[in-house]
Amino acid sequence: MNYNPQGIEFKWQEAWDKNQVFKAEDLSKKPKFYLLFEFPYASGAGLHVGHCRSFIALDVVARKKRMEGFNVLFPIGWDSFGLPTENYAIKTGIHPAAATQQNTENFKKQLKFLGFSFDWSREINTSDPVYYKWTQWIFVQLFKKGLAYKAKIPINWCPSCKIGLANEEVIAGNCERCGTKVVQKEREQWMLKITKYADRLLEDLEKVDYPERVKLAQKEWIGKSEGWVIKFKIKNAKGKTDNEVEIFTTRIDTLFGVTFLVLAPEHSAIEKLKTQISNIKAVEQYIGSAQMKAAKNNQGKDARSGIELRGVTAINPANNREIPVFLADYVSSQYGTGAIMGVPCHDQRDFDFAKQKNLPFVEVIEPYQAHKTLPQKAPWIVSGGQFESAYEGEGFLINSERFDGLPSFAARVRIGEWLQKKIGKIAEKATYYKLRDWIFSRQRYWGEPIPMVYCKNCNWVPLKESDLPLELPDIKEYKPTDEGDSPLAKIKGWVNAICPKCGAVARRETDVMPNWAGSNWYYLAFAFWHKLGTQNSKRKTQKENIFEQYEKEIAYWLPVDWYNGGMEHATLHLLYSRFIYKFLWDIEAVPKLLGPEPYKKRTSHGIILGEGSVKMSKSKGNVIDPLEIAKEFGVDTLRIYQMFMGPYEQMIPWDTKSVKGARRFLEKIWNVAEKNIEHLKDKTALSIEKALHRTIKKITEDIDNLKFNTAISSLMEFCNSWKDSGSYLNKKDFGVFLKILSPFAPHISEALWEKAGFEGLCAVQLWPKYNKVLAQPESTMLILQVNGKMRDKLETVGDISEEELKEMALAREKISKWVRGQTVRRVVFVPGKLINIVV
RNA sequence: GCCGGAGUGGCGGAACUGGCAGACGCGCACGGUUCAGGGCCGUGUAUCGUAAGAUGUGAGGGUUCGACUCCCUCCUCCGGCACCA
Repeated sequence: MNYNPQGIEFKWQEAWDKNQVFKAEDLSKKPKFYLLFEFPYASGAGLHVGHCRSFIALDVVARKKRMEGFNVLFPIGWDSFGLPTENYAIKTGIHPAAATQQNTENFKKQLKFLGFSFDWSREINTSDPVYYKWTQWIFVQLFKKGLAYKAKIPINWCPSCKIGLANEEVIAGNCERCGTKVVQKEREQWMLKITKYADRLLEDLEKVDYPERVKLAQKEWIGKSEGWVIKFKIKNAKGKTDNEVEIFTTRIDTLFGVTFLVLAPEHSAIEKLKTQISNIKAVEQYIGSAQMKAAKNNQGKDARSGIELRGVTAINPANNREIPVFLADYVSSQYGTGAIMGVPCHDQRDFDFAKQKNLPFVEVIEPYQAHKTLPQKAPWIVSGGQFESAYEGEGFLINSERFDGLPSFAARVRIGEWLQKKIGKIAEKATYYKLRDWIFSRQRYWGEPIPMVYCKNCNWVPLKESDLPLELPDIKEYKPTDEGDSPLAKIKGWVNAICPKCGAVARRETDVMPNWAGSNWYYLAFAFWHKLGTQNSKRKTQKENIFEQYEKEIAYWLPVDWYNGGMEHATLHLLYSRFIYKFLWDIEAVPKLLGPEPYKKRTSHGIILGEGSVKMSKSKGNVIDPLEIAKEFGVDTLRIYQMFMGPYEQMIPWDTKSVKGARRFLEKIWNVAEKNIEHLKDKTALSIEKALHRTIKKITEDIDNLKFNTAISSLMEFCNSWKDSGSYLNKKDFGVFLKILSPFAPHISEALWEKAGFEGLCAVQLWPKYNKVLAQPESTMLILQVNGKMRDKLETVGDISEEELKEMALAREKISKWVRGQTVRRVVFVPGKLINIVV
């Protein structure tokens, strides 16, 4: 009988299903293993090969871990709120809920077809009111703890999507989703104080096993810098110094090199100084144009613009020198104090600005290497002409009065302390972050309603927890209003509400949560979701909240042992969900005995490119449908191919021709196995038994290390030698082979398992252990080199002394040929490896 | 610009801790199969050379008996951040 995957695969999927092989067992005494991948957004396009790559990889791990005796939780769910579905609704008039249901069903059908070993009983769906009740509950807790607040802020506005975007969603000034240029717009928004967790999000990265590139991306994004805030007095034309400006610097060691001050165009000091600035008209004009530029998002690095505030000067507290004050758009009002000290010699941005404005330069750091003697007299003003660029490195201080000769790293401490103690409170240590608070409002329809009401008497009031979920109303028109408000704003019955606190007439929030909200806690939901009914959306928990109710399950399953997801979420979902987890841990919704991190280990799969290493996209018409591949070649072939195609974490092009190779491999297995089944009573030949044990070892190790491609190549090698040897595996060894094959190709393994007359399912067998002696390399071949070049090999048997081996090597014809007529200078001997004769 | 990662046959890639470079697969070539094609099976397949042999892991240099692997300089590609003071 020929290998016919279409004829067997469904049968075994049903058998797994019937026997509930993949059901995770709560509170089991077995060691638990929680495997998670980022649950898919159920788009209309259906499953793509990128999904498959990570699902298959984790499915391989899940199947192996189960066989190793772990109680594996490998769940699946749907991230179903979001823009694509809503845009689809706007276009077609189909309700997002209906579209979502259809898409979800399609995904589900596809995943079932591919035979993944999910525990389907815990399936979640973020747009299900039973689920988003708790997403809303979390929001209310954040509000109660002062971590959710409403603020009028300039936001990144996408004019095409008509939506506000978080900083993380703006890519190079463009909307992440549609690519339209993002503009700035003032809006009232719900904000989450993720900045309060900045330090912990940073420090706790030490506690987790993430790829270095992911940790770095998060570190960069949080962007912690420690430095000093220094007050500079502002002197007006009349000589009065009743104003001051605070600047932030990480290089207080360059304080004596300050030759000007720069404020951001939006800086509040301008309002105060208004009457003292002689060129105020020009300054205001500049502020206007700077805002225009900011709105267009085209601040260029090359064109350094700025304007001097005439009539006022600043005084450097270190040396009391008067320096000019500028306004320039290269200084951001959003970071630090919105003002900086200009050190042209030691900061490239200040350097460029000073060159353009013809400002003085003074060198205060001399590179260590260049340092010879201390300069006798410090020339304060030096023309910029002699410098080509700023020196931003470390060195010895010069031109810095009493600090001359100090290394810059030491000066950073000494100058700060000196300012603080000797001159009074004009300097303070300060830490700033690039991370901003998280904009949590979207002026849209298809998201979790924000359960807040605005009351004139009581300000913003959350709904009572017992009134959750606040369900999304059914509407007909999904377009946002022209002012950019949510379509919910058009519904009177929605907007009009009663204050939960005082009962007065109030106004309901019309914004909804961003698409990241549901995924903030879904890894917790999987721990207990099968225990909840999904029918009754008003269902009450016995305990105060669902997390308390299922505390034991959460404590048992969390943290996630292995979390796989895309690189694109390194600073989005992965950071957000760490933040929310920490918050839930702080309020003890998550048991304290768990650590402060939700995910122990994180991996990222490389994306799959189209043939010829171009991006896979609809417009290019090179999208591969994994279902088509599975239907044509079989599910196991798809799995083997996707795992074999290349290193898991690396980007890799699809190659349909190579899929055939995977199919051929399975056919080879089928044919060899069928023949072998007739000889199960034979004795396994030693050489093939050894090969088998080497393969067990290799596969066991490779799966744990994400090296699926080499695991499969070792299976291929084994099959080749099995086939070429013409010998057979006995029944036990044949079973061992099927077991190590089964994580990769579970269907064919089951079919052969049954054919060979084994009891039960292959999927529930114990993972084989290899015999250390048998797993050793075949034979010890000594490599014989002359001058580092391989000339011959020597097969060794038993114990032979070093001297004897050297003699034997020199006696070989192929070696003596190269040594003859020359003096042997040295013989290098590496036991078990090689002999190198140097002549 | 800064920070990561990577450069190996026609292609995807393999190589433990410095010790046989190119495993495994694709493709290709030739041969076989009562063989139209396809499929399947066998053999071969880094480059130059009839061969002996020489050369060869982005380029150049270094350390070493020995370098894809370690060190220095440079180039290219990919990813992240990007006026963050």
